[in-house]
Amino acid sequence: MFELDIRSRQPIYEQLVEKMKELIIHEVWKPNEQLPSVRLLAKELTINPNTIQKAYRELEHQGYIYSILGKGSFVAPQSPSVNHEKAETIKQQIFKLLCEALYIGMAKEDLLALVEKAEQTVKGEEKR
Amino acid sequence: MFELDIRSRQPIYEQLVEKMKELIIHEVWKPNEQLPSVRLLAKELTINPNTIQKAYRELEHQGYIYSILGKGSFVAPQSPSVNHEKAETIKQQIFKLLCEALYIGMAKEDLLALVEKAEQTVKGEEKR
DNA sequence: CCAACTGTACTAATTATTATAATACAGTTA
DNA sequence: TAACTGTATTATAATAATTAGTACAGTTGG
Repeated sequence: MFELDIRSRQPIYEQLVEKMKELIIHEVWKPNEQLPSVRLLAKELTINPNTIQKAYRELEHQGYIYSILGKGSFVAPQSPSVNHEKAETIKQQIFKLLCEALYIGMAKEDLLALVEKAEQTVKGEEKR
Repeated sequence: MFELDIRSRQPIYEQLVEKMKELIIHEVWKPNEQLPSVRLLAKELTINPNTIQKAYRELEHQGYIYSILGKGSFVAPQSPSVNHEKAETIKQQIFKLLCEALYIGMAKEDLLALVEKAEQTVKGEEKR
């Protein structure tokens, strides 16, 4: 289900958070869909349950999933509320990367095209 | 000269690499300008010289600076050659962040504007 | 020529973080 | 009630970041 690089310098739980965010953002995992349990996923990936839980805790903190004691963890039905602070952080990260891309010679048109491509693959906010 | 967050989970040398890349990309540090020496900068920032050198080594590896034994370290006169692999990596990083930005509700227009803004603040490739 | 600067390299010790392991407790459900 | 869920805690091992100290090599101005 996931391709994890154990020997990567990036922590396993961070890799998990990133991959799961992608699945949710691109609606491979639908709203309110149940996620694999901590223990089951740990067994499948042959890593420690604590590592999975750490990823789930982070995803819940960021508003991508919600957990109910005894029932399970589920995809949050709505996108995380537009935290202004969070939005500003992402904006800065994107800007930094855009500058770097332009500096090493990427074409502005290619970057504009990236925005278009992203918009087509991301679930929009139907209601808001 | 730099604001470093010692207690950040992000390693000091990575923070240094990022900040210096910004200075170079936005031409605050001009081509062939000499960088502060490893030992001097270490004293100013009250961190270990080895940490500075690690950052310089990484910057040289990425093509942003060059070092000459006995003379010093200098800003590379040309942007790093457009490594295709490197460009692809950055593209993926940008795409991932763009998707996340759209998902949490940022407007497509704001993201397009970011590209324009970046283009205006980055030194273009005059000769190539 | 030489003192004082530059980059570079190496080893050792310390600290922080990551990941594992082993439990334990609480809530849900068939 | 058994078997599943999330959650929490403690201890341990492994890895990475950082500091510290030392050393060597090349450059340069006096």
